[in-house]
Amino acid sequence: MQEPRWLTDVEQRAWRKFAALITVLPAALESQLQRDEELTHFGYWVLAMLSEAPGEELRMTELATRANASPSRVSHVVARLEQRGWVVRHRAPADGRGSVAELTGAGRDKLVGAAPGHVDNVRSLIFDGLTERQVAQLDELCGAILHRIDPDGELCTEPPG
Amino acid sequence: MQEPRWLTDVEQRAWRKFAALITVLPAALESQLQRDEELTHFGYWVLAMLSEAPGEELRMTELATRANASPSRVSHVVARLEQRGWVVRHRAPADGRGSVAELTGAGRDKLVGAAPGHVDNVRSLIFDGLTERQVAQLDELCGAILHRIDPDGELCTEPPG
DNA sequence: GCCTCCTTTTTGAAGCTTCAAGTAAATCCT
DNA sequence: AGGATTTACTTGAAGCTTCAAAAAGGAGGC
Repeated sequence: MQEPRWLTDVEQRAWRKFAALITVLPAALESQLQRDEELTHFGYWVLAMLSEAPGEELRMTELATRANASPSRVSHVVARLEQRGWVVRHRAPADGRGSVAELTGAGRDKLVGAAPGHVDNVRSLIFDGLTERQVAQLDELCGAILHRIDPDGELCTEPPG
Repeated sequence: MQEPRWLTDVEQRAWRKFAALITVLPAALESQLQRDEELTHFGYWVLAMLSEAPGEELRMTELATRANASPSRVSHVVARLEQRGWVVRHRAPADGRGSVAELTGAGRDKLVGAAPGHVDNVRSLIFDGLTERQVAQLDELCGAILHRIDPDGELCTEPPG
C-alpha cells in the first residue's frame, strides 16, 4: 500500500479558495440569468455558441464540444430551447444520422436581450476585482489547467474574429 | 438606454477559458468520486468539513457556510448521508430550533478511505500542471475574486492547524 | 403572559443533469 | 451485396439542486 501524497499547505489553501469559487460562481451566474431572463447559464451559452457559428447553426456534436458538455445534456437542452422557439433542429444534409441546431430570429433576440445583463454580471463578479495583470494571469492559469485536462485543446473555443 | 459595456478581448479570452474550467472541473471531480466511492463531491466536502470541526460536529447553518451552500441543500445532503450511516443529527443543546450534524465512525472511515483517491484526482487535474509560482497566483486570484463576491469573507474557510 | 417578528431548519415539487439503453444511419469487411 | 461494427443522437429514469412554503423555537415589546 502506497502512502498517499497530500497537498502542500500552499496548494491546500489555493484549493480551498478555488473550490469555493467553482461552487459559488456557477450559482451566481445561474441566479442572475434565471431571475432576469428565465434562462440557464448553460442554455445561454448554447445560444451564444450558435449565434457565433456560420449560418447560426451547428451539428449537435460540434455544439456539445463547444459547450463543453455531453451529447445527452445538449440534446435535452436544445429540446427545451426548441420548445420555447429559440432554436430549430433539422436533419443534417450530408449525414442522415446527424442533427443540426439552428438559432431562430426569436432566439437571436433572446440572446441579444440577455447579453448585456449577463456580461455586466460576469464583469462585476470576476473582472472588476482584478487588475489587468491578473486578468492575463487568469488566462494563463486556466490555459495551463485546461491543457492538462485536455491536451487536444478541444475544450474552450476562441472568440470569433 | 445605456450602451452596454462589453468585455475586452483579453477579458473575453480569459472568460472563455475560465468558463470552460468551471464547467469541466466539477464534472471531473464528480465522476471520480461517484465511480470510486459513490459519493458526490459536495457530499465529500460536507464530510470533510465535519471531520475538521471540533467534536466532528457542526450546526447546520455553520455547515452550510463552510460548504458554501444553501441551508436547503445541506439539509437534503445531510439527510442522505444520515441514511447511509455516515452522519447523525441531533437537536442543538442551546437552541431548540437548531440541528447539529455529527460525523459517525463509519462516516470518518468513509472519508479516510475516499480522501487519497480524491486528492490524487485534484492534484492531477489542477496542481500537476502548475508551477509553484502559478499555485501562488491561483491563490491570489481566487482570493481577489472571492473577496469581491463576498466582502465579509464568509466563503472559504482556512484549513485547520 | 402574549403577540409579533425573526431565525433555523425541513419539506415537497419542479427542473436540470447524468447514466444506461435504444434507435437509426453510415462505414467497414469479405 | 450483406452483415457486423461504429458513430450520431435521443430517450427515460434516477438523483441532486433549487425554490417557495411550512414548521417550530426564540426574542423583544407591551
